[in-house]
Amino acid sequence: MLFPACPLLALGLEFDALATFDAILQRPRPLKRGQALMRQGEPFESLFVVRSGSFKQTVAEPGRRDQVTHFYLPGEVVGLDDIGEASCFGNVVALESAFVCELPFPHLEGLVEGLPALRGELYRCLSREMRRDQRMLCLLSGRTADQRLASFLLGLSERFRSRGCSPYRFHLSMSRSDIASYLGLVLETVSRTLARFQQQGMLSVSGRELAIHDHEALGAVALASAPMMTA
Amino acid sequence: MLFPACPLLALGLEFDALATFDAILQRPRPLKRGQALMRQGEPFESLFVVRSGSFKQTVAEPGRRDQVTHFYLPGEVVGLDDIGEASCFGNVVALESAFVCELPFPHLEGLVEGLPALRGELYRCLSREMRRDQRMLCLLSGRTADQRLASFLLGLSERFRSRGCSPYRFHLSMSRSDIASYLGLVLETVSRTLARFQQQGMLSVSGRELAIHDHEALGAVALASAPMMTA
DNA sequence: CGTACGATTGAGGTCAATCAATCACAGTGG
DNA sequence: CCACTGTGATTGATTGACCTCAATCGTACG
Repeated sequence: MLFPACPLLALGLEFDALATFDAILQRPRPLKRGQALMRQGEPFESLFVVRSGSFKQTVAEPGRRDQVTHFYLPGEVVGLDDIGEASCFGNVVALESAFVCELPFPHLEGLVEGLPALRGELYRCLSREMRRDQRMLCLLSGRTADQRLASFLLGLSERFRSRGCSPYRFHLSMSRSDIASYLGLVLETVSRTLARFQQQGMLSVSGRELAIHDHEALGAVALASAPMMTA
Repeated sequence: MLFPACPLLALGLEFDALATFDAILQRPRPLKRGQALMRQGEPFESLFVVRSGSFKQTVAEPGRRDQVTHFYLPGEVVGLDDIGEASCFGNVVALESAFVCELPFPHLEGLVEGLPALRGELYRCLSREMRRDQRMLCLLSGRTADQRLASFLLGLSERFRSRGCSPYRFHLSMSRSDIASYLGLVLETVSRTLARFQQQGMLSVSGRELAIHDHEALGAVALASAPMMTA
């Protein structure tokens, strides 16, 4: 099995279905840091499964600096938000050297036709994506910088854990500025908040290396019965 | 044709396909103001097409006041974010007397099997939903109250226009508090901002009746090359 | 070794949340 | 018909979180 971590393969595919599925996956393609995988407005043709490395999705809006809308880690699927559309919603750029597998969408759609299990899996991917966005929406709405950053780090931690990496020590492949854009803050605030978290002993950061010391406390900050807009 | 405004029917269905489609749509069901159409955590079984009236989706989070994540107008589909999941993501509550048609998902899935046009339409609905969320994400991220409210009103205006209602005069079926929650503000700010917009001659509000006078100016506010986090 | 870029740290200003009072309106009951 | 009550909306004053501007620092890379 080529892609043990790929959500599209999580459950239920028969052995021969798997073989058919593998057949339409193109062989891994390498990208260098800064290279674009998709460009905003270009025609949508394929999904991509991240094999290694990581990516950010950004959308450009008239009169504003680019906004980071997603980070993609290995095993995650890029392009789900373009299904059913003619063109790509945003730019997807490699944050470091990376490999991706291309998954031409028309092929996938054809395959889905005869494989209810795969269709279910595709739906599940789509809905997971939607719920992720909705959670993000809640996170950006009236949360303090502390809560946003704590949630972000715990989210990353969880994603690393679920793919077998340490949830306590990991590398931030994105810049402070990327994180800030993603969280709707400015980079100075990210920097300051990280410093404070470190000072409080919840974690330590050195450049882009992060170690979470007090997962518990971080969770408490994230959920904090907000100082802001208290119910 | 029963539902001219339903996005699932926008394009390309053959006549007999339409007939099959109608067959699985349950007859319209009435709801009174405040009644729940879906409840957070309950098993997901059906999509609903809003025939008349309007709804809000809210999600409850531990230690926080409910957060409004969506408003649904006639012709829109409720429950898309639950496809592929076992249970409902949020509560959906009627903002006024309303009618909905139930669309049992297993039936729809079966129907989609043999109808590529319908499947395409379903994908389009899903991706439209995702992009809406992403736009919302951008809106909540580092925009001023003015920009959020202006965008919100223009968005509503556009939705009314696209279903044949006046884009310049319409009724806000949601409370200031709902709007505030949706935009990540407090109700006082919504109230003040509306008052200021009115004072500047861009619109007039009286209770929940809204009239947009200067669509242009409102657009300028929404896109304003932000005073905040200027590029 | 010097340049560049990302990150940190500091000082000051501003927008929106908070707290609080008042108002408008609808429904209820005397 | 008119208090009474409750909910939603408005308006004001204050405060605090976060943005802005600016300087410095560190690390990577040519």
